[in-house]
Amino acid sequence: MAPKSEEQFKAIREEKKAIIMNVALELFSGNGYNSTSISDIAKAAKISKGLMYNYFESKEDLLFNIFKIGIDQAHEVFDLNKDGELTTDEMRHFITEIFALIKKNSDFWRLYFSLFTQKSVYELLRKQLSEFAVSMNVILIEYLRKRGSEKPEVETIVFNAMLDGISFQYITEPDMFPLEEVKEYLIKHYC
Amino acid sequence: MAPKSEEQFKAIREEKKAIIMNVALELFSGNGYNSTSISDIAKAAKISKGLMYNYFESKEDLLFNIFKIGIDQAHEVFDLNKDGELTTDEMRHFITEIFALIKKNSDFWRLYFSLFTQKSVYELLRKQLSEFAVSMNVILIEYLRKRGSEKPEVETIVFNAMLDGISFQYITEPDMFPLEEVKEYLIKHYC
Amino acid sequence: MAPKSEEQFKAIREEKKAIIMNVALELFSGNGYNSTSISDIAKAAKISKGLMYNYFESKEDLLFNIFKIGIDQAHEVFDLNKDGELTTDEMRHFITEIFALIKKNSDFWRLYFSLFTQKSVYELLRKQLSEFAVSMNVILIEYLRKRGSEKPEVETIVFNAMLDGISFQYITEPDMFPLEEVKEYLIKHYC
Amino acid sequence: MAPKSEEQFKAIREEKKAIIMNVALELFSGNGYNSTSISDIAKAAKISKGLMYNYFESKEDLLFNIFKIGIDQAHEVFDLNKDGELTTDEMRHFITEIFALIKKNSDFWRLYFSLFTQKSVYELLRKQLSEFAVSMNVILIEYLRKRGSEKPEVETIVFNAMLDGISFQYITEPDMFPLEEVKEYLIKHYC
DNA sequence: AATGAATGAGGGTTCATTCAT
DNA sequence: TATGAATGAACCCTCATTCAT
Repeated sequence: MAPKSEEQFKAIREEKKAIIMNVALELFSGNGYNSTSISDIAKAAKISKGLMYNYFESKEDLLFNIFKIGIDQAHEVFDLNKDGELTTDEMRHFITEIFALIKKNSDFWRLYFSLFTQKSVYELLRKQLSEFAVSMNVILIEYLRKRGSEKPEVETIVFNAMLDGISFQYITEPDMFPLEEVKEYLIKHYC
Repeated sequence: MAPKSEEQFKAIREEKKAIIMNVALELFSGNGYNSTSISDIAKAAKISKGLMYNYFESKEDLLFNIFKIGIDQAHEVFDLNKDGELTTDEMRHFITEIFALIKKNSDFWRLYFSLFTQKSVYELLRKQLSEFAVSMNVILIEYLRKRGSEKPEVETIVFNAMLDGISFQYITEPDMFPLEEVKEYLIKHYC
Repeated sequence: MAPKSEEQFKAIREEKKAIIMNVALELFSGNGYNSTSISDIAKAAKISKGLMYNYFESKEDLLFNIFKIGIDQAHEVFDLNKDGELTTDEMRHFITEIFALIKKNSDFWRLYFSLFTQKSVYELLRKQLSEFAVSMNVILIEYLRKRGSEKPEVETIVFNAMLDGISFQYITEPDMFPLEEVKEYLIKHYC
Repeated sequence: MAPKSEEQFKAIREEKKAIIMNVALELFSGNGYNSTSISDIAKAAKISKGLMYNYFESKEDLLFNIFKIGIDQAHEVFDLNKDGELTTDEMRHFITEIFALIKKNSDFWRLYFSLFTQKSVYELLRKQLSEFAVSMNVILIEYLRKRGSEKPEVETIVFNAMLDGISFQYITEPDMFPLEEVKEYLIKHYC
């Protein structure tokens, strides 16, 4: 048996971190961040409490890593419009992706809503979120202006708020909220 | 020496309760319910920890009392449409009042968003909220149908989500969010 | 209306103290001394917490006063044999009175058993109890010797233990314990 | 470095649990269950308060574990009469063992007496105790009948009460109570 | 004589984190 | 890498007692 290479070790490590983070996200989201103990997470991830601290500096660090991934996945969706312009087709695609993201990552967004009041979280997130929110807005404003909007800046803000609100409502009652129909409505309205 | 009269005691109670609730709302809203300790509240309200429990049965009871007031104030706004129909003027007034409420009670709504994912809170609120949410929706659907909406049910949902999202965004960054302009946009769009 | 005389005041005072002590005994006995709060007692006695401290220096003082009465009532039973001798008839009467006392004051004896480990209580009681326990024993020993007991000292101890044990068992299950039959048995055996 | 083996951990656990239980029994017994704080126990056991909860779910759980051991040891004594009959020799042995148990586990029995009036404890114990108390009584009744008792049922009750009372008196003043002589008296009387 | 608001010390309990192995 | 025993600070809450009225 050849000793594992450094890269192999790193890969294993990343894999284990991912497992812990997935488990933790589920627990944080379902039971609340404060109500979920490191013990709970360790038990669910089938490792010891001590080992947790081999992978993450602290509970907060674990949370931030989870946030980072959630934000990154959101980034990916938004990043498709790299040319700085949005065609109608791209807009349709964009909306579709957003809704897919909401659905897929509902655990993450539930956690996000429950913690955004916490100052430490807020500061971390704002920096990461506003970065592309700004660039995204520029593109959206241009898109809406092209479509004849009189107040594209305001409409962009309303559009963003709408997405937030839809996420929020879907998260609170996933079974009741008609995500598909709302998506169709948005596509019809904005594309 | 005669003891304090019953009214005096009642006055003291009501006053102190109000102080505690205001202080608690501010702290809960800013730092999160779970991250705010009874000690924090007592310190900010300049009372002893123990006295809290003279006025509220528990931390949760304090929270529910705060919620009750916030919900009651929201009720008042929605109660104006008692005849079951919405004229354009009433809709304008309604939107105006909603925005005033968001602005005035932003602490409360920040707390509301951060706790809505929590099941125990959710159940308490849903009961109180859904009551008029349902009747409100009926009215809105009819209003939008009259204005020529093809899918008034979906549009109502979107409208509600929008209000949620606007509240949410205003709450997270009150100084950046152009509440007035968004209000004007909505009025123009829906009235 | 003539002002109340000093004696009247004192009588009223004693009456109120008695009410409080009866209420407290019931609560202490049923729920435990530590689990019964001054508030509970005040509520049950329909007075304010503060007034309690007008009648008793402290919770412990209240307890001790209750004990004093219980002990005094026991004293009365034992005190009937003032001449230092016990006839068979007196012994029968004595046993009858003891059983009546157990039955009537079962609340008190329940409290007694639950607190005798507490050092502060123990010290208070031993002093009061041992006083007449000793003199009582002298009389009992003599009585048993006259009846032909070989080891009257030991038998007296056993007799006392028996009374303790009977109290204890009656207290733990008043409805199951055949107090009358046991009494008859003792009378037949010792008279 | 390898982690501690499972057996090592288990050994540590058992040892610590025993220490805590011994210390707690002593304090509970001497000062009362309610008047003994977890802090007191931790201090006496030279561990941190928090560690208590690594070994016992709660203060009540600790108490129940202590009780279980005490009850189990009592069981062992009574278990010798498995054939359902009692010879004179067995009775002598039984009494001897009972007295040995009282002496050896006096702390436990002191605790037992002080808590037996408490409902929650009572229910737990009755279930465990009544089981063999009943079968023991059947045997005792038969034994006393054979020896010519006119009312063996009542006498059995008196016998049990006597044992309770003897325990109680020995427990309250171990140094004063002539346990050996009382034992001899019982043996002479019942064997 | 009478009230209940107010205090503060202490109660049981939880848990993120550390550490010896 | 891996364990879980151990810590200690903080948590929510209770309550005997005091005090202004």
